[in-house]
Amino acid sequence: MSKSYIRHFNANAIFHRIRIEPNVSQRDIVARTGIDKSVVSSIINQFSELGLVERNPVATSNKPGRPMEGLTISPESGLIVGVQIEADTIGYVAAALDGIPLCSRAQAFDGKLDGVADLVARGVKDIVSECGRTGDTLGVGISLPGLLTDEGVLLHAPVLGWRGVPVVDMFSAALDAPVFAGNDGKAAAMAEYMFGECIDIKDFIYLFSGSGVGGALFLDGDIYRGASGLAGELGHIKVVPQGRYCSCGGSGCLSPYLSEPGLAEEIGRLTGNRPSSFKDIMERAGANDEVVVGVLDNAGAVLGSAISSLVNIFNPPLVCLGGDMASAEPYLRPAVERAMQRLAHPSMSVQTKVIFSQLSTVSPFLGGVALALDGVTGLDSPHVLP
Amino acid sequence: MSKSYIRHFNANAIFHRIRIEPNVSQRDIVARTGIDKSVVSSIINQFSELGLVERNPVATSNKPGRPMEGLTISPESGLIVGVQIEADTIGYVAAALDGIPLCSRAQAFDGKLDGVADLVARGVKDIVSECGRTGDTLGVGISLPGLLTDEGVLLHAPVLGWRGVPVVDMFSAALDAPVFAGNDGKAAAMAEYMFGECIDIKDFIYLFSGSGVGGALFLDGDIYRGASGLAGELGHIKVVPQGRYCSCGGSGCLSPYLSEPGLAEEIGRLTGNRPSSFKDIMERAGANDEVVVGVLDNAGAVLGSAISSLVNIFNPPLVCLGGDMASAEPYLRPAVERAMQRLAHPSMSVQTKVIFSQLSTVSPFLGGVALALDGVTGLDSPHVLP
DNA sequence: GATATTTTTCTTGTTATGAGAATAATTGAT
DNA sequence: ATCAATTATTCTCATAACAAGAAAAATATC
Repeated sequence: MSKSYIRHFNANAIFHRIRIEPNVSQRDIVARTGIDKSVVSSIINQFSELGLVERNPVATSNKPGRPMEGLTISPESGLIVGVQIEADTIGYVAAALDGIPLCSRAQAFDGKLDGVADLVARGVKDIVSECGRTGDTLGVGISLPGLLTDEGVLLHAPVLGWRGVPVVDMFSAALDAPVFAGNDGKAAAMAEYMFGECIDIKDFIYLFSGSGVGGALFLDGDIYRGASGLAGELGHIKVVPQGRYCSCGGSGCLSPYLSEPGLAEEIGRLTGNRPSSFKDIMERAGANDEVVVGVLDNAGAVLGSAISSLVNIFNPPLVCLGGDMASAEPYLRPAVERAMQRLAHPSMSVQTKVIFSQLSTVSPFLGGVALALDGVTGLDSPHVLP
Repeated sequence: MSKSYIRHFNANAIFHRIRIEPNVSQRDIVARTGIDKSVVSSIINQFSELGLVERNPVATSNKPGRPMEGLTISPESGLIVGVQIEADTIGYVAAALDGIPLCSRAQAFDGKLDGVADLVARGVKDIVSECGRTGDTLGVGISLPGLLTDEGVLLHAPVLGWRGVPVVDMFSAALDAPVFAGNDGKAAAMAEYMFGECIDIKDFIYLFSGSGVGGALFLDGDIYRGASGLAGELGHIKVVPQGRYCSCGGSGCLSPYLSEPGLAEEIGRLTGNRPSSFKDIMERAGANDEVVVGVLDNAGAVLGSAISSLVNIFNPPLVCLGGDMASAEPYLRPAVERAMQRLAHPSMSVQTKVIFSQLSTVSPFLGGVALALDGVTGLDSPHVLP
């Protein structure tokens, strides 16, 4: 383990502390992280010189003594761009260093690998000029629906049909800013940890649904990747023995019961009228379509069973459900809770909160921002934090 | 993160390297761990001065150049004692620093908290004098059937009926050597990593059965403890909806299907002749008692279902089954494999090896040794593995 | 204005890593 | 036998990071 690892680790912890608690003082950072005051002072000075962190005067506290300096992440100091590549769209969001989105948009995408780097480079340039900021683009994070190696090679993205694509190198060549790439589920979990419902929770399980079901295990303050990177692909937990077929080739996975295509398929089978989108499903559920409500209730039961397994294994303080699930909370939650009541270990589940997060609905594409931000303030970027 | 953390981390990594590859050279340690040669040299010197590591001349290699020094863990430098406290017995093993057991024995135990510290102190003294070594006792590791806090307090051990016992302080007061305490399942997993079938495997799932079923998640080279320490209590994964009642108060847990009491109970119910021990069960299975074989096959199916869940969540390279399960491998394995075939994700389970480990049968009580060894080589590491 | 208090920075010391030179120990060629 | 080549380990010195305590800065209260 190298020496600079400590500096980066501490710098990251301090930056995170400021993000989750704006206007915190150095003294409080010391109290909360246990890092020595000299070290905090020195790292804050560095951040301050780089323009990443601002010192704000704080309203008088009526206490004697030198008043604290409120520390905040400078919103003006630079831009982070998040890119999310999906089967049929590419989403862009430009955000300040504190993760607050400035503007976002999506463009149609034919899924072709050829020319995608230039397409994304133009998209990034457009979103940066659109948001009207002059600061540097400090990093671009690219969230991809597939598994990546440590070297930044996308091994396989089923919905795109891509295989063995060296995405980091490819996008780095086309873009001027440092590129960080990652799996979409893991990136979304990171976003929840940085900006969302799981802020500062060191251990949680994240699940999201959309065109598929993904997820991540957030353990000891970091995403667990496992020996082969497949760990945490929670869309393929088996929940129904000999159940529905899944795009992965197996059967009984969580994904075909909870993903938008899976739900639409089932509703279409039962009513002869297949919904065209998740919004469509929600509208029919809102109009009290019994079949749709029933399908969602069943999805909730299956989801609850998957969560129960996870609770019994990890005993996590938090399970966070994002993506389409968040909008469907009213239809899913009762079944989820019924299933957990029945299946989860009582003395464990009592310690677990299950929440539905709106983050990915309200501010989509933040996964990429989280990836880039983690990279920019994190361990693998000695050029940013000297 | 403190500075000395790096030194401890590196020291531990180097010691582990020497343990798993005796007669390794400094040069190879550098190559395998990435630690700088100066650092390796300095840490080896420290170990050498402490007498923990020996430098051995190595047979000539017919190559030019200064010959390497073979490094081994000194077997003479000190003793480690492992203690395993169970419902009705206390087991002791004395081992050299390399983890090789010198002698072991077990004594009957009434489970009473009162006077147990003195009892264990005598037991440790006896096993040390019995093994005939003069070296210092460098550490005593105590493996307990319950959950511990970071401060070394045993929160609750159902089979002993103990609650809120400050075990580290209690045993430290009675013993002369440094005391390390930990959960039995996690300690056993650590032993598999240090001396057993999982040696140097950075990610594996460990399960063992005996009077109960325990386990551990070994992730990224360390036991995962989770937010509350309950993570990895794999005996309480739910495997059968509305299934058998478990000592934990719930129902459908893995434990009542796989533990010795659970198996004995079921066999007794079906035959009217309850086996008195696991050995008894094995003998009847060996004599082709169809009921017993059937009960074991069912246990294997349930176990296979639990393993399938774990495989789909972690995609681990290895799942290790220890304790009574190891002896029952012939009766369990077919059902485990059938269940996994049916339930586990094919592209994941193909990467997972399921093995039965004899370690805890052949050399019992090594869990405590692993606890102590981990503590002794990580200089001022905490004395608890919750 | 003096004093107490609180927050942050500076000074100084210690320890660790890391790059490269130096040393040590051997083989093989001359 | 001696020397060159080779390989393994140790030493030297520079740099980086943390850590403890003194000092400085900024404010409230008396």
